[in-house]
Amino acid sequence: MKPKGVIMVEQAVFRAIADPTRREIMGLLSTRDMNLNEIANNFDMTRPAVAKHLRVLRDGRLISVRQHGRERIHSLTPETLKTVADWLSYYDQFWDDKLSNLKRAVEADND
Amino acid sequence: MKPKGVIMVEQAVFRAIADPTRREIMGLLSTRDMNLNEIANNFDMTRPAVAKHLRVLRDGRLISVRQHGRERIHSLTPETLKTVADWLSYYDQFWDDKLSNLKRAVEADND
DNA sequence: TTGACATGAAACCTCTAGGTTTCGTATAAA
DNA sequence: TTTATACGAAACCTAGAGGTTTCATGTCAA
Repeated sequence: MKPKGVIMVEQAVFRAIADPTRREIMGLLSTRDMNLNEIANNFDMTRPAVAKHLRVLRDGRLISVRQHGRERIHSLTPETLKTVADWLSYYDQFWDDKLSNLKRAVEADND
Repeated sequence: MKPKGVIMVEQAVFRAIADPTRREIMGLLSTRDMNLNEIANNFDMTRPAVAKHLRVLRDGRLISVRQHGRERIHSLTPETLKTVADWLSYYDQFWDDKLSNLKRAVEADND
């Protein structure tokens, strides 16, 4: 029985990673933390547009923000991607039994 | 240098899995092949609506269809999810070094 | 051959995603 | 204390996503 909150968070993650711009932002933030302007400089769109993408990423818990003076520093919180990995792992059995079995074994070991 | 086709296919996959109804359809088809009516019976929406979702899943190469008389049998092609797994694997390093290293080792072994 | 069934296709509707421009405000710097 | 900077918020626009109803067509079954 999955509680509703879990479902909605899961959906927010899938929604967040669905957009190519947002995945690109994640790639940027995987190298270093950045404020809004730094992120926006990498795209051919206005700053408010990028800010909206960041909002969606935040809703999906894929990034976090800390205030630093007048800047807002964004950093990646990639642990949230485990949600996707968990979903994916169910389908692993269909395309790579060897790997998925091993992966499950390791995960069990980690608990 | 990723060719454009790859990018677009990748985007089609991410788009396909972004919708909860479509992920549920994938879950259904992971148990057995089904025709349109069988799939649609599991949802509180009209058959044409479900047919549209199937179209998106086909665009993302996540399902395939074969004609059988007047029916169209849909089956899951989960190998396509490797696209997502590959994308995810880059972020593995940030949340589980032990597992991701092992995973990479196994994948290299499989090539 | 006639009727029921499985589906595709098209026209339409509504809402939202993704973008823009404009303006206001807090902070830093001169 | 001005002035420039970094940003949020709001109003707006457009295309497309996700749904509906209606109708046409090929196939199976009686």
